[in-house]
Amino acid sequence: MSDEKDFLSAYRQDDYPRPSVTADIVVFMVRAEDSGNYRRDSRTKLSLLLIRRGGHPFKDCWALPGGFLNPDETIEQCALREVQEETAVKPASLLSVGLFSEPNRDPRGWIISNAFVSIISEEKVRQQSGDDASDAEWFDVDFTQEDDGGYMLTLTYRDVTLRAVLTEESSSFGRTSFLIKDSGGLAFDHARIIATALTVLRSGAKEFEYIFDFLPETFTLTQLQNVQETIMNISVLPANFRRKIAPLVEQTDLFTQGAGHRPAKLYRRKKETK
Amino acid sequence: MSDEKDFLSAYRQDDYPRPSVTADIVVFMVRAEDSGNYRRDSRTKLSLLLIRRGGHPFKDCWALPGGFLNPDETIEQCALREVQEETAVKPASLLSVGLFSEPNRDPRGWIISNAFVSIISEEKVRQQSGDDASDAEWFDVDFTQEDDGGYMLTLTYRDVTLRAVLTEESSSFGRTSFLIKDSGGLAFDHARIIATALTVLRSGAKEFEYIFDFLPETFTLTQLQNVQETIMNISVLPANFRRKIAPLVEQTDLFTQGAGHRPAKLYRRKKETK
DNA sequence: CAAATAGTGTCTCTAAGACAATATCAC
DNA sequence: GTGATATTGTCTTAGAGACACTATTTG
Repeated sequence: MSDEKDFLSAYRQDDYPRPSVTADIVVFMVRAEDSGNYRRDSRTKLSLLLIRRGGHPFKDCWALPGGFLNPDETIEQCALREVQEETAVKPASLLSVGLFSEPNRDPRGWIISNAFVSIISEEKVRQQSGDDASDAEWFDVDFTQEDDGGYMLTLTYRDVTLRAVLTEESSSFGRTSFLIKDSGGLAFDHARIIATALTVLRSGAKEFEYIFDFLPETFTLTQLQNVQETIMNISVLPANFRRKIAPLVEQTDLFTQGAGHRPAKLYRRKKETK
Repeated sequence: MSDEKDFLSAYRQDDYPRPSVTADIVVFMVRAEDSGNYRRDSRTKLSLLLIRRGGHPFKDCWALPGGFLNPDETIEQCALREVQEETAVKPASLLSVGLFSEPNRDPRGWIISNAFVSIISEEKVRQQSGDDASDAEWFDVDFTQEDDGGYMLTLTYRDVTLRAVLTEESSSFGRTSFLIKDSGGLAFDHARIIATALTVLRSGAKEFEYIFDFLPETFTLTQLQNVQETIMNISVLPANFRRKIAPLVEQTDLFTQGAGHRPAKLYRRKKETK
């Protein structure tokens, strides 16, 4: 059909207005925090990566890592590229949260953003730390529902505390969407993106999706349980957790050592059997 | 900060290449098909809306309804607008499937599309039918996994049959993504979008999400069960279905009439109790 | 031994699936 | 009554949650 060729060569994209498109990524990590005590296990905290903006707009505010989509890549490749530029680590998983397209979400103009959740293990981050003197920092995450039904998102890094207030806008199948009442100093609509990303992460962690991605190749069941409890802000009995997770993991011959108490068997994730 | 104002007024979006952005919508409906027999209930089929393309590219192929995002609307508003333009019906629900951004998915150039699932009740469609002589038609859907692990998507409207072949690319938390092996005559990457949309719909229907949206305000439990069975391509025992759905519905005083058998009580969806 | 975590056994209760039985209409 | 669908009852089994108990290391 040269008919079609004619059409395509005559086609001009400029006839329609076009937005800039970005990917913003909520990079999660579960960190172990030394709890002082001489042989007690360390507590774990959920944290996410924020970057201090050096330029306008929202200069000096904290924002999610992200960047513009290039014509030769998919939005997933773009997100992956941006994470790696920022952390030098390839994330274990990347899942879409949704497209944020409020017309006025960015003061620079018409810029829409597809948000992603990305998961990195602390192990990999440690291997890389030190080689960038950038303004990227890991903030501890606390996200809880208030008595009045609103939500409070608190992000903490050393003496910096960002506290955003949100309300639930709609909820559908593991994804809740939020409205910002107070951005707490976060740039753009990033408080909203983070809140939505957290609901996605939590609803996945419930059925053990993603929780393996926070840990190294081999891990103890207690570590795995800690990850789930940390993400979901719950606590379950070890016996029950072990029973539920059993079909998804397999033993190795290795044990932990020198922890001041009984060694734990190391497990690895079992390949899906279908 | 006039500093920031200066920056913003100097900012030029044209410095970065920008894609056109569209919303494509997979509009689902569950249709009752008269099965001839004098007092046997009609069978139900899942169907979706396709539009015959009048212009290039993919002239005369069938495609999903959709259109370009305007600067003054969100992508959800855009999707809603496009559905209404095509069907004159306001869909009961609209949920995002994801952003499809393969660089060469559209021969016209760099055009990325956020896909949505939208659900319409047959009742509302019937109220509207006739007033558009457009090229929009409802195709019956059959989507099954083959023995070789591949997937077959068959869309049927009268004597038109579109048969696409796909393979599973990745799967994560209720969303499976596909690769097209044979588009079956569907335009663009729409076979892929439809397949992904079906996995989203099915994973939601499992826990009774969305199934109410296919029916009128009041309905019988058998109708509701038919919707779920039709979508998921399964069958469950009525007693068990009723027990599971009971907390989500409430009775009305009404009954069906003149069906040639025992009347069924009409129910309505119960408001969420939290 | 004490402190701490690792790991197992089992009781109870609830929910899911299977199946049987009864109810009520149009004709 | 017959044929069809509507609706309820209950048996069995699988899984979730709670709890008590045993095991193994370091200091």
